[in-house]
Amino acid sequence: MSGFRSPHCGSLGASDDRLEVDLYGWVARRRDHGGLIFIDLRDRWGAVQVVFNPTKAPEAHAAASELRAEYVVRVKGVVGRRPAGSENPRMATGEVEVTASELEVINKSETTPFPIEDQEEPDEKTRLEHRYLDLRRPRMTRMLELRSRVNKLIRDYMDREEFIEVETPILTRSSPSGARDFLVPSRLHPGSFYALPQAPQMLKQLLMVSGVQRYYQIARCFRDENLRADRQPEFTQLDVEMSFCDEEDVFSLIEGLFSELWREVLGVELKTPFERMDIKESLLRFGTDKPDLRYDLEIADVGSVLAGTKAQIFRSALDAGGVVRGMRVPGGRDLARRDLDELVTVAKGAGGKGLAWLPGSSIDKFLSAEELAGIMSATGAGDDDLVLLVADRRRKAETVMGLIRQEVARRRHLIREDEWKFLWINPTYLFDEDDAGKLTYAHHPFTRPFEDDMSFVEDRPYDVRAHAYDIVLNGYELGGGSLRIYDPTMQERVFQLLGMPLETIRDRFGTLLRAFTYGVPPHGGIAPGIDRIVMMLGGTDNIRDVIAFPKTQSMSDLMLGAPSGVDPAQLEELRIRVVPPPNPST
RNA sequence: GGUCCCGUGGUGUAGCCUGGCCAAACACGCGGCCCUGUCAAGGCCGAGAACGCCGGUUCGAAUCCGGUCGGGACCGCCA
Repeated sequence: MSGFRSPHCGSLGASDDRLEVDLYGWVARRRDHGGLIFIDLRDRWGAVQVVFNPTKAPEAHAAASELRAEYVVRVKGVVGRRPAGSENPRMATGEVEVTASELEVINKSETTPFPIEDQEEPDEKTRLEHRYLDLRRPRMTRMLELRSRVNKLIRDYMDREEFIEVETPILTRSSPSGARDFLVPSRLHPGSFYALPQAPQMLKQLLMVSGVQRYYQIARCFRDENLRADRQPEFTQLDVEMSFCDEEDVFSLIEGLFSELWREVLGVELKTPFERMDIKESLLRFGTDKPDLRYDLEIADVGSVLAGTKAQIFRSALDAGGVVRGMRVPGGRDLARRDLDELVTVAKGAGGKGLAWLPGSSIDKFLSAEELAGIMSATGAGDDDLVLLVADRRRKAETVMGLIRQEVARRRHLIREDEWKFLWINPTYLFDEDDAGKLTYAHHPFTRPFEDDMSFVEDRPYDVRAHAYDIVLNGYELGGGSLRIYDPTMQERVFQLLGMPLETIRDRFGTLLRAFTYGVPPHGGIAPGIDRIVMMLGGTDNIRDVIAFPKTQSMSDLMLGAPSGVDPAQLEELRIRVVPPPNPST
């Protein structure tokens, strides 16, 4: 077998005229004319037409009539320009064809469970069950290549910027970020467990104490949380941490990286620096912390206009401390009742109570002329425009409006599909409210607050800004990070504000805090998600398309059948006993 | 934990709302035969699904109802 060094089917062209070749690949298609037989021979690089001529090579021709789709074959022959008029401009190799002299069937193939082609996609279940065949489809092969290329571009770039790649353990310890851990039982320490890293957060900070100064890693991360179209339980981050840096250093590093990726992969020049926006502004105007700025719809607060309103839905929301938000739909007066009903369904699907609109829904008769005018002016609505309104608790109203904004843009084709709207969400805020209404950290407890803002932390803790940032592109959060606290006094202050017991602090963050007593440099970092970057570059809206062997929404691997039961002896050795679920299904 | 969509031959769809004309249609694929310039090759012939599963309503269910399993989108969750 010498196929490894033989020319690639997909890379042949006019310059290979009269080249004798020894080709290896899969039969993509067979066109049998009784006399001539054509096959398209495919390898990773593409496909080329092979001709079997009964008069020139009778044996090969006879063998070729037995060929079927996806047979693995070796073809010896000569590359030649196609006869005038029979070139195929739709094929990359369409100027040439290979006239076969010998054919060897290396392996036959059963009829595949779905066609190996890009035109029609079988459903997700079938694709995942036979992922090895799904990846054979040119589109998926391109995704694998793209991802590999992105990884290389990243490594080259980070190397040029004098970062070093350091690998951190996969068997590690539960970390301070908020997701559920995947646990791995320890055989040598029965009853103890390793956790798979949610991110190498603490380790990369420790590497700063080690004096690495510029660290990166293409790091696999694990989070046992529910899946989404852009979320898998295991995913890959470009984990970055650097010493003696400020935000601008992080921003320009990442802007440089994205510029390089977009230039090299897509030939697109990005405008830098990227736009920046305060998180609160983003939530108000766009209803999300990862706004898609490729369309201009904006949300407005109309609460003040309705402060004295008698309209029940608004009255009760405002009285309960909630908000009323409105959005103008340009030219939206032409929306059919059916469209509006569907928007209401979207709102309810997001957990909202509903959706009102002006003019038209029954609420306008409960609004005064001043209120109506006020809403129109607050949302900037004109005579042809419709205004959509949501009244709810602030966070819920934002979510609902954010989704409505997305849906309206999609339905009315307002999205400028060719744009790349990068955005830094910065600054953000140090604290957040937990379910019980108590102060909690918005990022993690090492996030550095704005020094000056600490003067009013007692009175208005939620207004304390943090040196934290997210990088957003076209409605996707590509990554986030922060500058970290390096001053022990500041760190103590934050822990104290969070009301964390000393015991908890020592248990969860002890290693880092001890390390910090030995001379810690100011440092900060960021972690862009590589899966999502590849999604963007690959033009797909699904993370499964950029992961070779992804899991389903219920976290199964349909190909391998994972997760699965294990041999009782294994459990025995690990000293684990499985307790049946409280409500056994029978 | 919740809401919504989907599940029909190997694949993709139609049929389902408005039950009987559906042991189910179309295209691709598959098998056979014919065909020397096609490239989604073409022509002719043929095989292949009781409609995810269980139960109910009904004289009658792919079609209606309930449950269940599986896939997907979203909210919560997760940066």
